[in-house]
Amino acid sequence: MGRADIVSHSDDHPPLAREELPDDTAALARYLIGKLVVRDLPEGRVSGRIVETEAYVVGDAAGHGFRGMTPRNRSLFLERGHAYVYLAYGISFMLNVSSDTQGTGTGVLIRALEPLEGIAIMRLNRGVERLRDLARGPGRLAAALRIDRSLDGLDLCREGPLWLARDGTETGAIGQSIRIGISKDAERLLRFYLKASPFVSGPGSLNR
DNA sequence: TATAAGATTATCT
DNA sequence: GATAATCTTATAT
Repeated sequence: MGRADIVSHSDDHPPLAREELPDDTAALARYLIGKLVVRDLPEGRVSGRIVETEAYVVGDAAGHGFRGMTPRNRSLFLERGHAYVYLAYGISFMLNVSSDTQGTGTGVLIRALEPLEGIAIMRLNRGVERLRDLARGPGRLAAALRIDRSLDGLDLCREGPLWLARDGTETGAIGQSIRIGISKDAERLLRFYLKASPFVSGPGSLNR
């Protein structure tokens, strides 16, 4: 309490400007490593540092936009910096950032966060205690931040219920690998992760 | 209308 | 390491 009640919300984490987001989808996926995802909930603010992403690019058979726009994936075709949220395996919501120009069905999947603010809220949302398990994995981070389809299409370059922001700290070395959990176009090196982070899911993470 | 696949996770051995 | 859970979506019939 105390300080958190005094600090102005709007000045804490100014949103990333759309103009600073790289046009190229793979470049955006790399750029987002070390940035913040901020979620405002009725109980308070939840945020985390992005430590793992995947790019789904033009001509990518693994991408949801590959076969054109559908009712589910239409947000992928928005101008870069918008949320595309979908339900995977009937279980887990996935948070993506739309990329490239309007009309291009590409985006970046946010795969893992290092929890920063609102960790008590994340624990309640997830039903687990272990810090490392709160947001390690795309479905887990969506649950921790209570992200669902109601946020689909949201502009992440504006402060609101969910947005992207800069972090003051330095970003460490970034690793690159094949993507996780796909079968088509599986050989492309479009996964990016913070090498030094124990909050990365899959290969590359520490303390496994 | 039917069917198979899916950008996952939790739980088991 | 293997598998069940769970349900929406896309595609075919």
